[in-house]
Amino acid sequence: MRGAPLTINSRQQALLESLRSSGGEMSGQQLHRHLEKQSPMGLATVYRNLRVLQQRGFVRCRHLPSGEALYAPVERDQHHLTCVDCGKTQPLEHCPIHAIDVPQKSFGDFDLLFHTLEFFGICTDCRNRQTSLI
Amino acid sequence: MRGAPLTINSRQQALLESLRSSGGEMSGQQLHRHLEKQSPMGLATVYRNLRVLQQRGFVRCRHLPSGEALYAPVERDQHHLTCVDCGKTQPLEHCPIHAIDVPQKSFGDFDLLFHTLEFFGICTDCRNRQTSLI
DNA sequence: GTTATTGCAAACAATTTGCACCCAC
DNA sequence: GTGGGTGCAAATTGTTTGCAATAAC
Repeated sequence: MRGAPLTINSRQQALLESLRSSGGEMSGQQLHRHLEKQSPMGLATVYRNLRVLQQRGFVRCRHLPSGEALYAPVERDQHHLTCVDCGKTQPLEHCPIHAIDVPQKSFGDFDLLFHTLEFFGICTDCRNRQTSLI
Repeated sequence: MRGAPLTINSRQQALLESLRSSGGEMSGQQLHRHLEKQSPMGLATVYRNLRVLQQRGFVRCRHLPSGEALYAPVERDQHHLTCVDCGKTQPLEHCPIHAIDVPQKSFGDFDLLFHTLEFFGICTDCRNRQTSLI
């Protein structure tokens, strides 16, 4: 039995490139559709390899309030502000976590791979809709 | 048609208290079980009211890599470090976001309710298991 | 009465798994 | 041929929805 290889295979490469070139985040299903032309693969394979990419620290994922997972390459260090009411999402200009440094000992013996930071609130539209209904 | 009330109802109160007293985070299902004695309610009701509590800013949720959502009262400003391999989770001692201040304009017209910050990595056990297998 | 809230069971959707197959070595 | 990686379809899981019944006001 061999251990986990240090390299990533061609399917994983394809997924990663797809994410990198798309300029945004995609769900597993979107990736599956997106790859139909260039490098078709089964949905199960998409998910299996996305997990590997996460475990290797190449890909990060965040969850929408809907529960859907969105994947992005880790080097896109972008975080979001999401409306808890309508689910609308807007990217933050920059990552505030990079400005600080978190004491290394916080992480004990973990090998840190990436982080996710999400802000939640009520967007203007939803706030207006709410107050106008009272 | 009335607008969203400013107060929370008794079911929501029960959920919130359950979360506050339990000292930790719970999934929807766990909350449902936990409330069986004191204030039994259907699973659907649990989820419906958890959403309301989130929208009012009383409750925050984060998602495990498994996709399961864990709920906690927002005043417990605690974040986590999770192993992308085995899913093991450990709380951080303090929230580094509180130490900085994120420029208010980042949030545009959103009313900010809460944030989630999660770190991901490989825990010692998983790292050892991996390398020992090579 | 009218409106909001609930429980139940059915529906849903994203993701995971079982398994036979295939390919590279 | 042995082992990893894959596709497909079935299974699983957490969560949501439809709707009739109930409670609140």
